[in-house]
Amino acid sequence: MWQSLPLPQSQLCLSAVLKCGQSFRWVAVGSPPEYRFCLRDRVVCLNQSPTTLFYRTFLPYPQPSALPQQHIAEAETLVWLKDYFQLDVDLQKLYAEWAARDKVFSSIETRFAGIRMLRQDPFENLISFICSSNNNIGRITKMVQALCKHYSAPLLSIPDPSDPLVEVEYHPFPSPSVLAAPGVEATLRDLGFGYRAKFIQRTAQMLVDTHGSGELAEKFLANLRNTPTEEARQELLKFMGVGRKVADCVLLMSLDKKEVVPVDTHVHQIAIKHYGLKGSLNAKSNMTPKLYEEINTKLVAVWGDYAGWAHSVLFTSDLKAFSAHGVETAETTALPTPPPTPSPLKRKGGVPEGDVPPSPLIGRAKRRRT
DNA sequence: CGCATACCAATA
DNA sequence: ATTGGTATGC
Repeated sequence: MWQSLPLPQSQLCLSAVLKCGQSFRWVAVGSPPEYRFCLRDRVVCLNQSPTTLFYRTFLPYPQPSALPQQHIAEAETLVWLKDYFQLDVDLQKLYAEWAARDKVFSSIETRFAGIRMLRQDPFENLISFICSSNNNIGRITKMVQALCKHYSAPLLSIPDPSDPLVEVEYHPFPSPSVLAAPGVEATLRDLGFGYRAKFIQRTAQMLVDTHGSGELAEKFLANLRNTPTEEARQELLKFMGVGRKVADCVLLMSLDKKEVVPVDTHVHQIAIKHYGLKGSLNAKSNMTPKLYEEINTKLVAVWGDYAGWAHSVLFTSDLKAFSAHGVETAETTALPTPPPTPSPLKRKGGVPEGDVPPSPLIGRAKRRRT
């Protein structure tokens, strides 16, 4: 049944990595939690102890007498796990390097160990992050799972460990050609996707029209792994619903561009608070292309070659789900205030200095209505 | 390029 | 009113 792989939690923390807004398709069942994920041909189940990662595989149409087949499947799953979690990358070593370069990082590293970048399927990653605009993790998760349930047949069902009489069905992520069908937009709207319904259908259609149906569309995306970052980014920006932020998420999370730092409002706030980036006091300070570049450049300079991976640790530490519940630690109050980045040109208005952050990372400056 | 507005739905 | 943005128009 369960297979094991020696792996300290400092190299991989499942509870953080699978719930921090990289993938939206892992489901946690039972307690202690078991994490399940449906691939094209199987369901992979995971849990972990401080020293070991445990995994098991469910195939459709299990042959009761096919133990050799099961053995082969577990070996294949292990290969997939090493690829998906990028286990060849020594995360402890990276943490040590980031901590040496950055005091902000060193102040949180022990509380947020084992946060690494997944190497996701590019198409799933692309569609999932088209859903992410103006949205939150909880709803994105519901949308992605509704999409799978509606557009791909259940591969198999497995009992819920906390209630073994209940069988849970698992659906793979649908293929581009399925989502390219004309009726998809209307259906997704009914499923609550809002304006993103059109983006998904159009992106899938464009992928199929331009690069062919079947495996070809997905091969095109996968091949962007061998394409230089800027060129790959330009390809992604052609898709409807894909702007700079979504493109950068895909580059980082499924196309091996480990240095890319996606800048969303959270990262923007982190950059202002801890890395000396200018923040407009303007209520609706939009993310302009220029500001995006500025933040991106700064963070790459701080964290180096694996900046995108480091960003994920900081980002996760800033998530409410991981920092809430009033967990305060003593040393979190003494973070260095970075020297403000000299702004060569104008500044819009005076930026008052009276802002004292209650806690270094958690909580951003909220505007209060008058 | 910078800025404004619409877009769906849930509310951390 | 706000939210892990993007498309469109000026």
